[in-house]
Amino acid sequence: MTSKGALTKQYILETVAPIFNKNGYAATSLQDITKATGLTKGAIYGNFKNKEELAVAAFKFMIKKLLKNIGNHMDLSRSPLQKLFLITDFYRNYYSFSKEFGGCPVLNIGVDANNQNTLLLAQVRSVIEKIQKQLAEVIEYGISIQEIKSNIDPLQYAKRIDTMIQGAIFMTYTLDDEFYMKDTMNQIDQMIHQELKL
Amino acid sequence: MTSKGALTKQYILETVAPIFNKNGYAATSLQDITKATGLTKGAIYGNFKNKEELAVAAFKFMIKKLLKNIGNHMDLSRSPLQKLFLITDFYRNYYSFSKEFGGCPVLNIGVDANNQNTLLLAQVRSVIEKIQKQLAEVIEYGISIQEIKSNIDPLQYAKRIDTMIQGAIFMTYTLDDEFYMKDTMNQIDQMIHQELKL
DNA sequence: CTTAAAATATACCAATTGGTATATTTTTAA
DNA sequence: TTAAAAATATACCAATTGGTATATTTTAAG
Repeated sequence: MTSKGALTKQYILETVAPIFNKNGYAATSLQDITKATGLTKGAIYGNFKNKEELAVAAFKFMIKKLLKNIGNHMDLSRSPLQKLFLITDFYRNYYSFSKEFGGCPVLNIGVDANNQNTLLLAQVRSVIEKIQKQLAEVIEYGISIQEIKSNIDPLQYAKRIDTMIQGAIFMTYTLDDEFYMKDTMNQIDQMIHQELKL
Repeated sequence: MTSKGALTKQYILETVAPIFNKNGYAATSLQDITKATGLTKGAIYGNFKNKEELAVAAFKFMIKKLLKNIGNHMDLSRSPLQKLFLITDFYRNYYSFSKEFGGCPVLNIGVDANNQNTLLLAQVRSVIEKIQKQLAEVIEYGISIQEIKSNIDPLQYAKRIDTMIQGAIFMTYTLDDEFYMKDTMNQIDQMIHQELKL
């Protein structure tokens, strides 16, 4: 059975995660947190050691949700090539999807934590590397079943796609213009067709 | 003759700009500013209305320097096609170049200001649009002198290149790995050769 | 229903926040 | 050299910061 503590812990995370994501670590005060949750400092500090631990947990909470959604979407096909198209398909709706938790946590926390918070930065780095590794494995498998050209470097290509996606996210959010998201996904699709497809 | 006030104003900006750029607006305190400059609050507030105005001025200071350097580099050739290659050439060294003022101000302040500071966000947007417009003009001129294919949309292509560059900057800084910067610039060069060059 | 434990609230702390009024120093032009 | 103006320093303000010790309430098992 789920204890009361575990439930409030979850409630705090889903309430607080968008605030950290939107405002950044330093600009999120304990007052913001207590106001949003309707709880007092006592309840917050009873569930989390300090502000930093809460921020890390909030980031992990968002990433878990994000990766789960991407994963589910990629499971719509078993073909590596189709899985790649499903990724761009997922990101075509990423603007509205990620708005639920206040933007892209990888971009926001990544930039926010750099030069500021070692723990959070380490989390972001680990997530990026995990995503790229999984993407590279899809490409690798595509090569092995002769769906994808054998002359390309899976990890390099994974990094390229990831880099383009992050660029599109930054532009889309900063300029509040989904063109960047849509156009970049078209561009990646074109790359897959012309450079990857065997 | 340059007055004393103008000199300290300049001194404050060049001292404070990297701090705002690295830490973000909220995480930069007046104490950080007075400590770094060796000046007191009186001097700071004598030269700038408030923290926000100082942050905006610091951003403009960095952008001026950045645009001047890109511009100078692009002036190395009159050919539009060569100018595009000079842009990727410039960004190949952007990691070490931008470290002087604590990272890429467009990326850092863009993400930091979103949901936080309307004035700063407006500045970032205006800079991005300015850069894209100039880039589009280069392509446009390239088409007019038949150096670049006429079937491509100059502004769309300018946005694509800019998006890729920003993605590379984010990755390079977040992972502290210049691979992304170098590889993305190679990728853009390849695009110019295959899709733009007539 | 009782009671120990878990969860939450209250009240407080020193330190720091952005900002300002005023005093002092430095610069500049006559 | 002097005096007005410009620049900077000092001393202060109320509000807010993250965090904690303790009191109170709520939960859950016997």
